[in-house]
Amino acid sequence: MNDVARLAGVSLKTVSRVVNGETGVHPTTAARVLAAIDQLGFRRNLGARNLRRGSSTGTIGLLLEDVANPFYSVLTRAVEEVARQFGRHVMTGSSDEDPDRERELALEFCARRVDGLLVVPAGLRHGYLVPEIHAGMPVVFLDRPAGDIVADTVLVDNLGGTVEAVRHLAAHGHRRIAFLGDAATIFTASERLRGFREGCARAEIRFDEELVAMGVLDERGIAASLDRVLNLPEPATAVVTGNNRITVHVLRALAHKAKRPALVGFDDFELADLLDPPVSVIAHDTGALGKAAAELLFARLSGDNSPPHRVISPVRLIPRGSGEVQPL
Amino acid sequence: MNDVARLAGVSLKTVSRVVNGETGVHPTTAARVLAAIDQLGFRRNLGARNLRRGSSTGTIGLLLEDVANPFYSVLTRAVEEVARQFGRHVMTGSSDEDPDRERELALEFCARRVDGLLVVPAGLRHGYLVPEIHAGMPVVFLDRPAGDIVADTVLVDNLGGTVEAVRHLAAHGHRRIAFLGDAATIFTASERLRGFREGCARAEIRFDEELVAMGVLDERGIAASLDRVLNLPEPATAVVTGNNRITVHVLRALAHKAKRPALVGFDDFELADLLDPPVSVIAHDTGALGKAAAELLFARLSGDNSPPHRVISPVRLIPRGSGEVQPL
DNA sequence: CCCCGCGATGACAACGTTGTCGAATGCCGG
DNA sequence: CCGGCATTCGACAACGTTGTCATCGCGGGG
Repeated sequence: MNDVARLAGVSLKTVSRVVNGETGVHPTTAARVLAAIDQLGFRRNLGARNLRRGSSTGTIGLLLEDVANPFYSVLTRAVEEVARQFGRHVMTGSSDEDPDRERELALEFCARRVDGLLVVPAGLRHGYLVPEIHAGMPVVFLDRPAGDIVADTVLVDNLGGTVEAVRHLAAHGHRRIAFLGDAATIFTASERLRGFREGCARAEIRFDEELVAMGVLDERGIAASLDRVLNLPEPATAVVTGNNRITVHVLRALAHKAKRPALVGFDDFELADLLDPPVSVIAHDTGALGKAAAELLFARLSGDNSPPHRVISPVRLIPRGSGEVQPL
Repeated sequence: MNDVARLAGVSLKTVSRVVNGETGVHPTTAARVLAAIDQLGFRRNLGARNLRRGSSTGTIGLLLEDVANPFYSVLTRAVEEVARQFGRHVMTGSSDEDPDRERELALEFCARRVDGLLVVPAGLRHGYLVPEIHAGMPVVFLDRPAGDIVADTVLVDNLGGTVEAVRHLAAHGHRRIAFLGDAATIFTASERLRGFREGCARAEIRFDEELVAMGVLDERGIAASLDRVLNLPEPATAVVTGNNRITVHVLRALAHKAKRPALVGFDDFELADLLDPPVSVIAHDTGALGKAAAELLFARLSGDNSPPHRVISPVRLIPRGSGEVQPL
């Protein structure tokens, strides 16, 4: 900016005025300044500007497990869209379910003075965020609640979803239903398991530990778990899967089997309707989830300081066929 | 930092020293400072730090069409991973194929002084980036080349891919092959069409405009185009689709048809192997694409100023069955 | 003719940090 | 007791920008 001023033969402040489109600059002067800007390829440094003005940095941080997962990428897009409406940009960070990495990223974003933080928690302890929140950093938790602090949270109806899945399968005559879920340390996984038990109780099905496998995520492990529950003395005739990745692995494991159990998966996924049989799922609107969280964040940024909200986003069963298979 | 200094009874500079872990601070003093930092919840402002030190902002910008698209989200993750290795964070922006928005985002990122820019171009004109590049901003184009400037570019072998798709179909006896692609203004789409023509030429198949539909993207439109080519006087017996979204729409349109054409899709997608028949695709390693681009960017950041590179990432046909259907 | 007001511009400080340099203190050997 | 050196610390400027206030010139009304 100094160079521009020198080249245009004006003071620093005048350049600043031109750059900011302020009034009170003579057109001739302004033209000279613009020419100099163009010639030097000057672009104002937003960092310095924000520092001086004490204004917001115009960014928000989004912490999640893995952008490559369709669930999170749809979330990301929704957040980006809301941020755009509010004139903000999004910095993303993938924590890979590592609490240390989550913490590191969150504090890094705070040090960069993001205007707010959206967090899909990886860990269970979020005390480290207390000073930040206290210092005025709005934080909204997404998909999972914070471990040990009270804060805004937007969740999916995990419990209701699996209750419904079990109800659906029981209505088609199943009494031996297996549940394959993510690690029980993950909130969504344990909630879904809880819903599974609750669903069994309501359908007056005896809950059997043998039919549950948690935390097995790789393709081979899931195939093995599946084989196990399908070959028990009283074998499973139906399966509930705890998330989109597990569902896909189960489908692949089932692909070449003659006798297939009924199946309901948590999370909808593309092409579920084109498989044979089409896969019934517990669906939720991922985009709406991200939108709700981002809007809550921006409400906080606009001064809303009501007590922390907890929003539960509804889910719905989409029966496509795989849940309606009758037990033998 | 001032407050911390006052509370600890030391100077600003001493706090700075403690925060930066510099040597030469008495342990007692350091402890007092740390206590004050803790009590006040102080966190240093990275923006101010970077301004003063003139160092990099530790961020890179990634401009793409839509993070929610699996292709781009895998790309994003790969870029994030490389950035992490180099101690950088990623700001993403979705341009939605809007050149103005792309430009706006790119210049915004430059003003934020990102260390480099990865761009999946939406438009054809990138002259606006010339001053930035000239001023030392490394820019790598991804998936599509820049319209009117020479710069580092990482592409997929679009041409070779569709040539191969046609060869594969021709080898199974097809002479009437349709091509459904994205708008011809998009580089990847026009290259793939070029490959399609080239493939036809090599297989000594007469190229027929009637069998091509470009720029039709919505489900109904694609279903209509498909119906058209399947009901010509000399109907298509095979279809090549130009990207993952089009492939999915075609699959849905074909779902309830008795007589199905052979199909090869550009871009691999999850569950392609589980459909009936399994879908043959031209696959490329999206993660590797993002990784290559990011690594090229960081090479530039480390001072590599060799002439602009153009990297073409290979593709390969994955025959799964849908391409081996014989014409009637 | 004087003074006021207005339009146009510039000087300066400040945002929150860190680099440079010099000052104060204490300890050592001579 | 003194000079010198190491250790510890602080004053000050600077990064690139903008807000505040002052200054300058000029035209018009009294």
